[in-house]
Amino acid sequence: MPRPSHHSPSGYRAQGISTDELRVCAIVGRYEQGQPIGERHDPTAYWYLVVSGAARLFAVQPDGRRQIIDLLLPGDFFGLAASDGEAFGAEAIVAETTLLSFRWPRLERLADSNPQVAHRVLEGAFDTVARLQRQLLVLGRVTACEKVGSFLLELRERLSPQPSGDVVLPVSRYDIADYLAISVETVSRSITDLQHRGAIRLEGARQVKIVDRAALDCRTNGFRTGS
Amino acid sequence: MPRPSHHSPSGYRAQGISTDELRVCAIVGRYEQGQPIGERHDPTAYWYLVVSGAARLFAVQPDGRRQIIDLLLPGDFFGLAASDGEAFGAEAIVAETTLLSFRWPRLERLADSNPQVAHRVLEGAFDTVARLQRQLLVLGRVTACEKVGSFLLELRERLSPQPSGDVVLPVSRYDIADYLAISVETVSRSITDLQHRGAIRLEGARQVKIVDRAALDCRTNGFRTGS
DNA sequence: CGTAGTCTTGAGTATCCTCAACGAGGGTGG
DNA sequence: CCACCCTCGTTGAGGATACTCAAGACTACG
Repeated sequence: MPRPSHHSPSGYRAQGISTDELRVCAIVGRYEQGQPIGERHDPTAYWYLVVSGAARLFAVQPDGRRQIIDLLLPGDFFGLAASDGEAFGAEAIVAETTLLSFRWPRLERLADSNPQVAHRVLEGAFDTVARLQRQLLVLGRVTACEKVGSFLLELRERLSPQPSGDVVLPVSRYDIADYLAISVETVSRSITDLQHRGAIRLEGARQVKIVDRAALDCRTNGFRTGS
Repeated sequence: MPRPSHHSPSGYRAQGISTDELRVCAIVGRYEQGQPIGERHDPTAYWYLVVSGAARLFAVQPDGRRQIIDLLLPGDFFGLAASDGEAFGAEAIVAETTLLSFRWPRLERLADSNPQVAHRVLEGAFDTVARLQRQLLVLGRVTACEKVGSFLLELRERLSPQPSGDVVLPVSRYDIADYLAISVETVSRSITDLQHRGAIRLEGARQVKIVDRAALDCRTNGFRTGS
């Protein structure tokens, strides 16, 4: 009855939590930048855990627009859900991305006999829910600046256990755009705006220093450039 | 505020899905329209299953804006995650909403000893993930009309096993607005637009007849009123 | 019948998208 | 070694969509 189909779990906060039990049925995979993840015939057959690097889970709309559903970072679990008629896919974002793969039937059997494993799997699913809920909150923000600001804060928290001021973006502007459902140009402009306001400082296109955390959470101030 | 009336579980089932095993530790609760769900002191202590009616899971931003994270319909599991510093809450939307409540420690123990229960819980979590992912896709749509159209289609599929043309909205325009991250006025205008296009027909403010399914998926046509 | 909440419509403004162009960096091949 | 190509990132101008403010119907309910 509990079918593994129609879902796409993943996880969070694997750091420090033992995955020893899981390793019994894990397969290590390494991926190049842009390399697709998953079997084409049966996307739901596997479950994945990001070990290092980053990956994107995306859907391609009939009109050709790509939308990023989930950004997978080390510690995150995920699977490929064949939701509806949507075409789901996953790709590595950075070079040398390492993933653990679990064949779902085996993992399920292991979970049935080992509560430790079952807890870990369920925790992974719950973490995915929390991640998606936070992303929904980000997409619900009013202005593009708020979205980008929230994205940077979220990324900082997920990338480093004890958040520092520096964030290295593992993704391109295009990925950010598809993740936040805004255009690339708007992403670029928002970053420029945030910089002019003194909220962040660019130390390279992919390296951001967070100067004023409150200004990033620009729910408080509803202003724009001010040039 | 009236408290939900609790009594011991009687013969409730969720949408044809067997919850027999779960009933052992279930508490039935009935809620009035607008009545809050969950303990205020420890929001994460319980897990809920919607039996009948509808509920909304929402977050209130510092600026006072309310955002609906998840729309809970019969068959949906949910919990109140205290994500970050966000204030999460849940409320019944329609009168006579019935929920099953599970005390989490008990449910966890039950799942450890009973794989059936464990599978059911995991399935509930996966369904939540799938639901949130679909919602992310909806929020990623470009125009407000597309969002409203997708919302109507989604609602139809979730409300009736075999989708008919008629959808009875359990939510107000304000709820739709907070769910789709657009303003109430835009929701109203979009519905009017869809009606003028012949995609839907209003048979009352809360009753919609879906006439042209393809037109609702208006990713294809990017036009507006044309008045 | 009045009040409150819901739903709709209008007018004006602001944000964001599209189209376009330009600069920077990294491979590749002559 | 340099030219070339490609992707990425940024900025500008113009137009379209959605928001805000405002007001008017409709419904439910006491």
